[in-house]
Amino acid sequence: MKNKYLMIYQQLVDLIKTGELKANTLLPSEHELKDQYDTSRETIRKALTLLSQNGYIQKVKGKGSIIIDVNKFDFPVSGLVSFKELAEKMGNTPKTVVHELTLEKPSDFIKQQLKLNNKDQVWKVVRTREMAGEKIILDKDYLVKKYVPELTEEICEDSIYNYLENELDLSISFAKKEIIVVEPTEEDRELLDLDGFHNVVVIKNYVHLEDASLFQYTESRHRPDKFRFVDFARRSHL
Amino acid sequence: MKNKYLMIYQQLVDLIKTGELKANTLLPSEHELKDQYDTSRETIRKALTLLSQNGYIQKVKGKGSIIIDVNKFDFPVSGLVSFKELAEKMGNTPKTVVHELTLEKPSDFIKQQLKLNNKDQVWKVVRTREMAGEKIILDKDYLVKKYVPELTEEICEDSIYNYLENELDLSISFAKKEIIVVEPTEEDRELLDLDGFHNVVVIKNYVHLEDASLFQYTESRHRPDKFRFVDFARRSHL
DNA sequence: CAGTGGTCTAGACCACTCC
DNA sequence: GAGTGGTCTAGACCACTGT
Repeated sequence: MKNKYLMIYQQLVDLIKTGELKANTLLPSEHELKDQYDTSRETIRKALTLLSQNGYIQKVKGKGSIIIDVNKFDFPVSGLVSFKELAEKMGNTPKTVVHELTLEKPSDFIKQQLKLNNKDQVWKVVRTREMAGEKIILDKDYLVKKYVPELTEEICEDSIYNYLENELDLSISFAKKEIIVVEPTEEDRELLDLDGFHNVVVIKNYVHLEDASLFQYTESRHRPDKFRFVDFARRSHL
Repeated sequence: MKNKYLMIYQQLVDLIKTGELKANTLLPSEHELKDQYDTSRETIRKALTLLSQNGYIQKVKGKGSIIIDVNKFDFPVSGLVSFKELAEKMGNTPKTVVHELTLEKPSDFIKQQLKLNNKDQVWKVVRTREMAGEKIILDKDYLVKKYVPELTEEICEDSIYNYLENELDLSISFAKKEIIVVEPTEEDRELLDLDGFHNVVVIKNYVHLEDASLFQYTESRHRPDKFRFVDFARRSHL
């Protein structure tokens, strides 16, 4: 981490999280911060913009930057969070079972979702996620082979996301998420502990790389009582 | 709209939407744009950052800004969208029925949600939203009276959001959204056309003002088959 | 009024991609 | 090597908040 504004951002996050900068007080002004960190005001402003976008402060014109009570945020804010990170953050021991791991010709549906040629092959991964002894989540991942040449059961039991970012150095850039509620399929009933529930929550994820190409489609199917999604929206100033 | 970067942003959005700037091609470079718009590069970059954050382009270092196929985005992207805007965008004629509009002492639950004193009063508004003849959404709004002194049935039938922003000049700054799935309550069964569905999707909304104070809590309860939520997440550079 | 954040400028150097 | 976006600087003026 060599970027000055990212370092300043991270230092301020730490100060807020530890409570050295108290909630509901004001951050030092941008002019003060620029002197403290010996940098330009625009660089400070980049750090503060990040803090604001991630829910740590609220900037008020003519007044200052109010520090927000960050301990209210009991759940990941937004962005791309993997099951493993998520479960660990909540203090649970996650268990992942791989039910299927195959390289195949994509179905028409997947071909359309991933905008593939006729000769593209895809990895299909089907996993269930267990928390507190119950199979809560059914994850179906489709990854384009030309981007991910190799995939093993070990990787899938750990975190595909980790493998892509750290091993393959594929940098995920943006994802479109869609949430809907549907009737359970036969597969859902078979692989999940549905426990009498009549619906499953489906999160469809379209994951893009840095060059804007689409390379992964994921369906995460949750038992409705164990599903929770939190999102922040803010009027953005730059 | 006097901000230069917002004007440039808006002009580029229009060019992309009308197809004058074609999807999967590159935007002119930042240096070219700075000359075209007779401005500085940082100002161009602010406009492009907005385009990127709103899903219109994908910036690639060393290459350029790729224009994304925007017609794929058939739903509002994120942020604070009112029911009225939403319904109109989808070409439906929305119908709103106000079931309750009272000024009352808040229940303990609401008092806690809105962090109120004992003497604060709140408006409670209960409305159903109808599309294509079916009552699909049950909206329960709680607004703190000290911010919203007056509220009428006409306002509630139109758009509370409009009234707050345009008439009262209350500027909404950020909102935290939480989505969960629950069993229908008696009230849900009574006021919605549940049509045999066993769950409702609850969107809880905590709305803050510019000065970071919390002034509105909303529960929007949807029939599961008519619920759809779309979200973009992106690695943000500034 | 002084102090704050919001916008804008005209440079500079770097890391990256493509040829 | 030429061109791209990413970062950074040291100023400037404005609109807004508080007193």
